[in-house]
Amino acid sequence: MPFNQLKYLIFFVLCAFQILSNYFRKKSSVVTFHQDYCSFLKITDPSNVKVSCTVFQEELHNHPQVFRTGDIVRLHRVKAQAFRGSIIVTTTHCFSTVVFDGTVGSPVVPRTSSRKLHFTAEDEQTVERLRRWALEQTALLGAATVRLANVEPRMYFDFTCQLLAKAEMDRNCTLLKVWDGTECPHPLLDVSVEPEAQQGSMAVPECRRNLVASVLVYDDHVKMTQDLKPGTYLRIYNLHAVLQTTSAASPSGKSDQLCLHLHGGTSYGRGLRILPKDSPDLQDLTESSMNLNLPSVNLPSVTVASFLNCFATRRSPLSVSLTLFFSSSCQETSCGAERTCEHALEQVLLSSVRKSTPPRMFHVRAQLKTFQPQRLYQCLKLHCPQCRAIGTERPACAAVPPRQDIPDEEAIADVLRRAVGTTAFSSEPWLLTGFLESTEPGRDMAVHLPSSSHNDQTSFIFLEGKLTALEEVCQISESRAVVPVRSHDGKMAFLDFSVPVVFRGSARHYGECALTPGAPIFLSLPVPSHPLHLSPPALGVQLLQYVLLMKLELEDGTDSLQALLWQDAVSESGRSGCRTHGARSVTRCIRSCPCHTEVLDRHTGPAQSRAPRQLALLTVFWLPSYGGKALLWSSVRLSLHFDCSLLLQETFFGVSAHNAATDQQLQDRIQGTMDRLCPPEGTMGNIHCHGYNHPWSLGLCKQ
DNA sequence: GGTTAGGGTTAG
Repeated sequence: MPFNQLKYLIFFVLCAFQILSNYFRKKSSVVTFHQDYCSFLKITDPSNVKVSCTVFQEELHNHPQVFRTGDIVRLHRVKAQAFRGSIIVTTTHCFSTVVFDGTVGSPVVPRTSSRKLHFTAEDEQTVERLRRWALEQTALLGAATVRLANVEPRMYFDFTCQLLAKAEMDRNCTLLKVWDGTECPHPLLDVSVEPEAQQGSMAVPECRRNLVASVLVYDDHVKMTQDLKPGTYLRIYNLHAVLQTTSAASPSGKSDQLCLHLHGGTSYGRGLRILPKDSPDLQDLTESSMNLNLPSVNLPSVTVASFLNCFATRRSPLSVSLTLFFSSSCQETSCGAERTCEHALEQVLLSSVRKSTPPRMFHVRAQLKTFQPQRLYQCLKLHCPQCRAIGTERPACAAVPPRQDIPDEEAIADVLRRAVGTTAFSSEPWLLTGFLESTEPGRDMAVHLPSSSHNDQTSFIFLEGKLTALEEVCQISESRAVVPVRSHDGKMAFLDFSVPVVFRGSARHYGECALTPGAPIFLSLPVPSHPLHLSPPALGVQLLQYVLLMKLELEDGTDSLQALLWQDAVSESGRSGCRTHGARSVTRCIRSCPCHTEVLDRHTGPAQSRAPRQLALLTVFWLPSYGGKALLWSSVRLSLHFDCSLLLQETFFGVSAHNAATDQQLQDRIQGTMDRLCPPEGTMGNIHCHGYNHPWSLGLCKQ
């Protein structure tokens, strides 16, 4: 009910939705005289009336879990009353509340402590409607996001960050060490405390000091910090950037450094709140961590941090936690990214893994010693979802010729250049045939439009004859998918399966068909009556999937394992089974795979031996060996493979094989990640056997 | 049956 219809009577607003406005920022909860916590909201709705709302609740978790202006809140059991000439809303007995993110397109996930949540499809539509309405309400935009990278002295701001460590300075002050994945342009004060007073690790490499901010929390907010654990995501409201002059070593003998203060009191909503790990507000933080380019030089005694690409996406239902990990317990100072999961898995040494009886699932922490191949394009393989062969591998039972690996541009161009044939198919029902003159003298080609393509811009065109240069094929494919063909006994056949069967802009689709070796593969022209359903399978060819394949060598001082990273080669059923039922289902997934192969040895090339620099926290499935060599399917997990097998749950650096095949930037990202994980030029420090001091994150449970 | 608080930056 719109608030302008409220009367000066006590009544209950049930299942009413309102949106917070920034006329009043949400104040942090404060303890009242009667020992309830009290919080304040200013709420509005499409009536544009702004109403103050006061919430009294004994338990903090029963207050509205509001994270920012624009959140949508549903209030149960509140009353309206007059105060200083205005209507305000306060809680009554059995008050409860539900809060939703106010962003259009974000999941409608209720935030409530109420055990009984009644939420209908109509309610969800209401949330969506209010989100759309809020788009045009400037009052609901909230404050601009401030990152550590754009903090200026003396400013007050709301800050989203992750807690690395904390220490109690005195009864009325707690020190928090936090980061948000960006570097502050101003020198940050590094508040030091006695080791026994701190929780979490706070040793920060000199070179990374501006990644980590010291936050001093005072007075009434200290209580909120008491149960905080390192790794927790926080939003701190009305944080004050204070410039402090210190006598730190500098050419002038003094320097100004920034320290962040959360002063006492609740003005301007001052306070702090824990953010859930799946909060969409953490997207910037995780993306920033991905983009950190940490130096690997000029740090003779420092293990360089490596921040793997984070696999969390804004809309992912999977919880991903990113933890900056600072270690002070080792001789060298280190930092790295550790991602954690919800699994209460035992972390064990590799030797223990190999002695255990599969199938089991563990956490292990191991060094990356080598990886192969060296170049990303060598990781990209073709996989047949039908026969499940990968790369040039062929099932023993299939009488098909060996497949070439993904050719480079020059090889594709060469095949196209050598293509010859007639320039007309009398037997095919073309809608239209035209001829193009190539920029290369003496070469021209026929362009055929199938009869099914009438008025259908999504259908293929067929190029045939003396094909022109690859660049020109690509140019044509920008507007419509292109299938290069040749004529064979009056029928239309694919050119050669060593080149893509379909060019579609930057995307290229390879294909194959399990027929007699050497036999021409004829195309099936699409049925004219179904032009809109034209797709590559309609051509009568099995399209291949791109997959990423990489071999790693892991060790932790107790044992070593060779591991195969494999991505994008699982059926939907297999994937869901793996995801929901853990190791046993994973085993079933693997057993459903007919591959018995040594694909690694043949297709990944010589290992790149690099100085082991980093350690991986891996979530692994320890599985029985499968035919001596096991390949594990998964589109979302890594697969490890040796005489016994391990399965990691992971994406391949967050990049799909299909996208990697067409996006140079994504390829560079993977390459850059591998270079940072295992720098070729660096020397390593004293990495400890058990690896607890130098984590980087490769594996992650995502269930 | 339903109080409490009820805006407006610390000053460390």
